[in-house]
Amino acid sequence: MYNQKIAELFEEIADMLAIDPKDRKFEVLAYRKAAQTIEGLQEDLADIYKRGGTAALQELPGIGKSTSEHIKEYIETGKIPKYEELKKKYPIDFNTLTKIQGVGAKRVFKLYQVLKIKNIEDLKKAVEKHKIRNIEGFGEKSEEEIGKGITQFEGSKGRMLLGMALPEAESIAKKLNDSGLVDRAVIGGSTRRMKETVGDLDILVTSKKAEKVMDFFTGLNEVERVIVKGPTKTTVLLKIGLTCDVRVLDDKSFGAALQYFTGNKDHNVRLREIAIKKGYKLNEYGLFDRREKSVAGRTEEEVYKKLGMDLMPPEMRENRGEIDLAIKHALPKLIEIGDVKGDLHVHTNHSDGADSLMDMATAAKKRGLEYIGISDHSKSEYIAGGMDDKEFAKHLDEIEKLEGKVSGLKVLKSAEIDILKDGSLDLSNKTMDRMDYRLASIHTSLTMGKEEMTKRVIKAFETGYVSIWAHPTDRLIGERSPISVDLDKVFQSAKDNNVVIEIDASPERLDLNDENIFKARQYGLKFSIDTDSHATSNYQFLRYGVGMARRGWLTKADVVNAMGCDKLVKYFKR
DNA sequence: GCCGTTTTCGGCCCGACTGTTTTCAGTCG
Repeated sequence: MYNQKIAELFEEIADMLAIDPKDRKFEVLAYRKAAQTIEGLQEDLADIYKRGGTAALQELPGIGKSTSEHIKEYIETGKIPKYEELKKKYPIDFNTLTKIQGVGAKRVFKLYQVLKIKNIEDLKKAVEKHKIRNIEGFGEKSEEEIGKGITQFEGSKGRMLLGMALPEAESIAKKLNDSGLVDRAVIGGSTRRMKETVGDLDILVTSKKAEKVMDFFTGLNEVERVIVKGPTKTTVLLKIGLTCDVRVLDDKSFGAALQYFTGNKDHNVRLREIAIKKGYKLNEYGLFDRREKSVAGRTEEEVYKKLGMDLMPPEMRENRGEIDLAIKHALPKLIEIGDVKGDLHVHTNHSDGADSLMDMATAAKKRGLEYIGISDHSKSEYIAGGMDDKEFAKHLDEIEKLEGKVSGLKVLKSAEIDILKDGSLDLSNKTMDRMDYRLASIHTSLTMGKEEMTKRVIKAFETGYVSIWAHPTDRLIGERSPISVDLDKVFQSAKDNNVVIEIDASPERLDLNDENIFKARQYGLKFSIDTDSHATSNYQFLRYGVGMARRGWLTKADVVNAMGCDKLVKYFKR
């Protein structure tokens, strides 16, 4: 996978060009944009290049003649001459140094010019020896801030799982709401878009007591230290390692600000361009006409409406085509958490779950579910207490005995069956025949080559016993890469064999992810949003799975566990 | 360097905060 490396190289080219005294800021911008596109890409650049050459690369947004040529150079030779040329002039570790809060390309260069600082180690020493403060344009404060920035950088693990970030944001927003100082405090940013990982938290507040709100916020016990503090914008570093922004706004700007701090960058840029074409100016304070008169801003809906669009859910605001649909009034009606009637991936202490069958059933009922499917592990997962055919016979008996014990809740018989290395399934047909439906997933030989892995999965589908492909790519966010598999071929096979694709809602998986849901949807596949619960408390993960489904534009009709239980059981019998 | 239902040339989103400044550049989102 070249993507990450090439994105870094482009980012560094941008940094080096930014130093140039000649005004090349748009060239810089272009390289940053290209880097951003590549970073967000699911498909390997090498695959795209192999498929369609530089022409295919140029179809990517922000990738043009030069940048596609650079990608080609890197794939074929491992080097980009333009980068090497610049690097000779500036032998500095821009990528790391610019990650330090308050340090950008120009300051990096200044530090190099004056003190020959090339990397974070050099910078650390210079801070300790108080050498930074004497540089023109820096001072004591900057030196101190850079020192703190280094500590923060070394301690940070980058982006955080949504499953950790969202509860933290909710807790802070609640404290603000309960403070008596604000009219309202709401969460914005990538957290509101339900992105799988979050880089920082954004909280928007309307209040007439801005200064007091900021004092209250910076005094919260979640706060490690204050980074910037002003009357309308304050940024702190939280103890959990994320930064958190609070913006205080006037009520008449609230919608515009919420819009601004929710859409991703591309979505917002596109919106502003549309505003300009219509003779408006859009910023976080509102939509303004040529005489600077506000024409919208109180609600998000009125901002979008004035721009000729329907209001779209936050999860869609990624500039992936939603703006065109909103203009055509053709936005899909996305699935909501209340639409999900059952959970088809639930473990108990019969394999590696923490809680009993009865506890899992009772807790599900309490959460308002109409049914659950018990899907404990098969024998190959011996570490996870996986059961063999004999043990499954007993286990399935016990599930049957549960019938009617928890009123209003159906408990379905299933299993999470290993797809073995050769593509066969880990239980006998006789055992599987007793089940209402079957999950299949891969837990071993995860590093198998793409071709072999693709065959393995398709062979499993062709047994006719796979109802749901569980946590399809087996990734663990930030820890384990997805398996290498040809998703186009596998999705086609899933379609041919009536296999439902799972969206595993556990925060470290979120698998399939949004982009692959997009792809799978194009094959007309159905999805199942499951929590993969290993304890009663895990049912709460459902909202992350629904978030992912919404980011993939799924509607109620795309999701099998939005069906009632009887209909679902019939669906799987087909 | 990229891009095009105003354009293949001439634009390119916009504002807050900070520190080191005598009016603003750098950084960030």
